Amino acid sequence: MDATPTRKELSHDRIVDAAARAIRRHGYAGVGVADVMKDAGLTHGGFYAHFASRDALLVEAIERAGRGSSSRIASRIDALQASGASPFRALVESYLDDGLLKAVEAGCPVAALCSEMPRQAPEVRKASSERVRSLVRYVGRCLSPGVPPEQAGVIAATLVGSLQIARSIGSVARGKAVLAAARATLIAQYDLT
Amino acid sequence: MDATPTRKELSHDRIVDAAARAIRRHGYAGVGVADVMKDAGLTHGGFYAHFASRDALLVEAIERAGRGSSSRIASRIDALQASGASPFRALVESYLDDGLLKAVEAGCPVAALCSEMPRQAPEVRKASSERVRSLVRYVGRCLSPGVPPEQAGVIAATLVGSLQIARSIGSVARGKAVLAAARATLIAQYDLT
DNA sequence: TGTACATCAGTGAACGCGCGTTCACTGATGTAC
DNA sequence: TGTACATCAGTGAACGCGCGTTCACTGATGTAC
Repeated sequence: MDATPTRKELSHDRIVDAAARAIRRHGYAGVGVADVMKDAGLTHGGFYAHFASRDALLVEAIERAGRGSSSRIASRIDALQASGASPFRALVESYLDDGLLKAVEAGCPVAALCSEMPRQAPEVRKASSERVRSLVRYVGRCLSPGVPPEQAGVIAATLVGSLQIARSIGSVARGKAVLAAARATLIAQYDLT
Repeated sequence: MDATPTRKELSHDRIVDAAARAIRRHGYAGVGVADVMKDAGLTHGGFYAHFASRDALLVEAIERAGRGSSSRIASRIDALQASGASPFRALVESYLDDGLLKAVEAGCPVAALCSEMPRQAPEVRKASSERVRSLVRYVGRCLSPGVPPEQAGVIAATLVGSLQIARSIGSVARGKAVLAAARATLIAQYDLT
């Protein structure tokens, strides 16, 4: 919000960015204070001038990752809508993009972290569950007219589960097949345009 | 297979059982050698007479958890079928049972672990991806006649994602609502009986 | 049936490493006058 | 404009704890004769 961020604010931002990537690629436990600081071009000793604890960093990282993924999808939706696709179809195609099979750190943090969420410290769990609700709301706003809003949860679950299973099924070929089937099914069932 | 298991085999079994519970409740990283041995009524020093490494235990734990969850669902399917439900409906109702919101250690290991799988050591990842494929095959065998077999992956993803989101959404009430909506949607879409 | 001995299963102390956290210190930036 | 000083942001060494792993040892079980 400040016109000119201070040097400290710039550092803080780089740290959170590095953590938002690490938390998706390596999980909650894979966010190491020293590694993240190094990624941000700093040494680990300065960490506690920026955050009260490692958990406090995780909270900011989840929020940052969520916003990053949302805006990535939003801009993709804008682009696809320009070429005539419905918002719902655009959501499905960008959420389940083949590229996200590997680029976990660019994808949705809910897909990257959901099975670990219930095991986190209270403040981290709280920030995580807020991300889950935010995803469901987002899906709800993309539904085609005529689709009942209560379906947003199941559709979000299908998106999250498909991406996770595609990443875990053991080969890229099988993963792409899972994603393709999920995209086709979701669009056939819910894209009423 | 042996008629009379040795004392060591009995211990081994208790250790794997404890680990199969711990891995679902606390995640891969939450399986501690000392804790698991204590749960099995032993001390940690004896661990390496049973397993080459902690990862070797994880491999056995995942397999045990998968078989445990499958047979739990299978017996539930038998029971529900006796009262006239289709296999698919029985699968959905037992996989997304409200009780599994809390009883993570009794549920499907894929739902409990999927987002962490790609981050594990090779042997653990391999055992995990085998569990994912096993789940998809299992779902495939439960499909109602007329449902295309390629849908098994998306349906498995919806089951996994729904359970995960229900557990992570921040309150039991919201979780139950997610499960109820998922059950209703899946049955409406795929239970063609 | 009894004795001597080997093997087996488990014990508990100790080691080593990674990692979150703390802290005394340094160099740069900004402010007072 | 220049000098003195305070504050700020970051450095790097060190601490402490948890945890996987190792190992010398013990008590129980099984076998030979």
